This record gives sequence, C-alpha cells and structure tokens, in this order.
Amino acid sequence: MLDIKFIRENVDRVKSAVKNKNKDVDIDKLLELDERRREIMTRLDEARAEQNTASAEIAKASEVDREAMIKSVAELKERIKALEEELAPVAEEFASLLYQVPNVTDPAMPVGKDEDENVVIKQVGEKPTFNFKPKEHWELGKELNLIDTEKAAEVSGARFWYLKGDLVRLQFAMHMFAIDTLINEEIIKEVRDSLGLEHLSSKPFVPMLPPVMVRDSVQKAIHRVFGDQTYKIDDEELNLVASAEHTLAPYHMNETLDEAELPKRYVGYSTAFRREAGTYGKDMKGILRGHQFDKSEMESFTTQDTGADEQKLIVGLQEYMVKKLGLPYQLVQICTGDAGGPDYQQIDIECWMPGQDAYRETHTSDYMTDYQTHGINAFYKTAEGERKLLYANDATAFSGRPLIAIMENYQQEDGSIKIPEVLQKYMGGQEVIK
RNA sequence: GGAGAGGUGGCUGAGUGGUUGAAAGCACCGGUCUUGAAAACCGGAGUAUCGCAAGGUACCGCAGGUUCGAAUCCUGUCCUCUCCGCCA
Repeated sequence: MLDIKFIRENVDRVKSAVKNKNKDVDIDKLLELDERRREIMTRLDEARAEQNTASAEIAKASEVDREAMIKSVAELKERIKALEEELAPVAEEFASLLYQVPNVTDPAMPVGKDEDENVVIKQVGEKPTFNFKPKEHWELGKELNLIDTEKAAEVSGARFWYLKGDLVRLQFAMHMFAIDTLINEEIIKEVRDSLGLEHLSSKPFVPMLPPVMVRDSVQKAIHRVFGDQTYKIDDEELNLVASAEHTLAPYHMNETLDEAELPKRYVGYSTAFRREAGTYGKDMKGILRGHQFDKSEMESFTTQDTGADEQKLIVGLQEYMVKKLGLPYQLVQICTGDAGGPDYQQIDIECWMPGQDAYRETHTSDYMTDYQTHGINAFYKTAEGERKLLYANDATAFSGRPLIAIMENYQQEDGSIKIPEVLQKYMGGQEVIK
C-alpha cells in the first residue's frame, strides 16, 4: 500500500490514479480520517504521558500515600480508555480505506478505460503463413493426444485439463530454457547492453521452487487478495497461490538488505491456482484459461534508483526468450484502466496465435515501486546508512499460454507440430511432435 | 498428531511487577594517540510515530487481559528447537 505521508503530499496525483484506475476510493475521506486519527492520538499520547508520570510518583511514594494516589488516577484511566475506544473505529476505517488506494502510475502510462485502450508499442517477428487453415491448439491437442479436457472435467470439473505425452515434455523444456537463460550472466549482459542499460547489474537470477500456499496476512500485505479469485484452504488461514509471485514477493519480508547485495533476482517455478470467477463461457476450449497452470516467474528487488530500468531489462529478457522460441509477438503498453492496483508501470507481451487469428496475452511485467514492500517491511540500507524500501518488479518468464503459441505457430500441414530449435536439446534432440 | 523447551536491540546474551528503551560483550560510527593502520583510551548510536522545537507516545514474536505501573503475571496465537508418532 501507499504511505499516508506520500498521499498527504501528493493528493492530486493519488486522486487521479484512483480515477484513472477506475477505483472507488474517497481520498478526501481518507485524509479527514487521517486528521481525526492523529488528533485523537495526540490527546491519547498526552493522557498516557500523564499516567506514566503519575505511576512514577506512586512508585516513589510511601505506602501510606499510595492508596490515595492510586484512587486519583482512576479518572485518568477512564479517559484513556474512552480515547482508545474513540480511536479504534477511526483507525480501522482509516486502515481499510488506505489499503484500497492503488499505486500511482508512471506518467508514461496512457490513461484509458479498459484493455481496449492499451497501446501496441511494436510488433516483432513474422507471422507464419500456411497453405492450409491453421488449427486451434485445442484441436491439435486432441488430435495428437496432448490435451484431455474431457476426462479432466469428469475428474475435477470445468477449466481443468490433463497435459499428456510430448506436451508435458515440451512444457518442462520451455521452463528449463527459461531457467537456463536467466541464470546465464552472459545473456543478461547481452540484453542489458543492447538496451543501453550498462549501469544495471548483470547478476543472474536464482532459481526457486517456492511454496504454493500463502498465509492470509502475507497475501493481504502484498495486495494480492482479489476477493473470490483465490482458492482458500478450508479451516486454515492459507490460500493457494495464483502465481509464484505470491510467495516470491514476500521472500525478503521483515528484512533490511545491504545496498551492495542488490539487485536480488529470482526465477520461481510453481503451479498457479485461479478461480476465474466471472469468466464463465469465456475461453472455454483448451488450455488458455484454467483453474490451474504452471508458470515460471521473475521477481526482482532493487534500489529505488534502478527499479524502472530493471523493468526494461526484464521486458528485454522476456522478448529475448520469446524471440528465441520464434514466436511473433506484440509489446503492449497497458493503460491505467487495465493496470493492476499495485502497478506503477505494466507492459504485456501478446503472442501471435494463428489458430485464433489473434494476439493473446502470454506475459506481463509489473513494476510496483515500493507498493508491495511497504506492506511487508522489506528495506535496504544505503552506503550512507539510510534505510529505504526496496522497489519490486515481477514478471512472467513462461506460463502455459506460450505452449499454445508454439502449437499453433509450429503446426504442419500433416497435423504434426515442430519443436522450436532452442527446446530440442531439452527433449533429447526430438524435432517434431506427431 | 502427542510431550517438552524457547522467542529480548545488527549479533551473542542479562533481565520474573516500579527512573528498564532495556546490563554486558561483539560488531558499528566519531575522536585522542600514530607517518598511516592496529591496539588502547574517550565519546556516540535502536525502530516507528506526533511535534517547528523542546519533548511526548508506542514497540522485548504477535493479539488481548490483570495492575496506579508489565519485557517480567494470565489467556490466545504464530514461529523455532528436542523427543515420539506418521510420512514423499
């Protein structure tokens, strides 16, 4: 969440962020509550000071005087209790309103109502041409016996699937490729330098297998509670993660790192669980949208000065990997109305899916400044000894969706699917799925 | 799941109701000494919050409670460790 001090000092900016992100948070009310809260707190502090003084005197007093003195403090105790009771509801409403305030956005982020107003930055790669009608991935999946949604529906319900055979191997090949790329300092350096970001570290990402369950309190602190979108474990204060981000983002909670240790870069692989409430009937075929999928996720913690450039590097790495897979894509600047609450800046990659004849979102990159780290108390200490909140970036390495793009772009007239060259070595040199 | 022990400042570790926001040591910062450094000696130093400031308040895992007064007593909770059970 945002710091109330920041909100006080940037009222207009915060108000326009609320408006442009289509949120409904009454900032004036928040500020009014803030003032009342502080006013009561001041009175409470004064009363407590009085009580502390009185107690100290009682301690020094003789046994005889003590009883009378204790009696005289009774009124003060009442007053403190009354003030505490006055403060509680104000503080509670204040906290709940403050929690709802979204992050402000990059001035470069276009103002827009919803996803229709996202802006395509560039299109990269040549769309494949077919001398036959390209199939959708679910058709290919069924014909090649790679995806079984029918049995999954019987066993687990709608929006589940079995991945089978070579598609399973392809998935692991893709994630291995992501990890091998992100632990390779040479590649990071190459991408970094090509973007003119030589001042950034070329430190490799550390692979992680994070927990897939997260405490209520932590999920709330990183602002990843989306009402009915997450699965909650019955009788436990635990939730299934909807992304490895949920347990990577809090990895440094309650810590103060040395500036010299930064950046901290992680690539975490996990299954993601999503209820997909409110999407009934949308994308029902195949594996585009489901309750469960596997994803590797980049998470990076940096200084405040380098957070924005870190995102550029991360997007560069996403593009590098997508290009290596030979997938045509477009880079999309997300507009305010489509951006996440915690996001200061958000860039998506949409891969070309010939079967659908459309670009579909496969990657996202969120730059959140200190919006998340504020809630989990993740700091770094500068060389001068100053304590500052870490800035966080979070982005997709690969999810299940690029598999769709591979299947559809690499399909052959005979119904088989070629395997992208960079993935072949992870599949024992296999070149085609048939 | 059962039994027991414990959670104190950057670290180690005292502290069982009254100048304790917290001893001591280490680490850290400044100074003296030194050509420089080390050692020694002197001094400083927690975090958050309110306040122009002086200063106040809160914080000894977390949340409540008892008390004029709680790191210290009580309850709940989270976490760590040991033993037993179960187990990939």
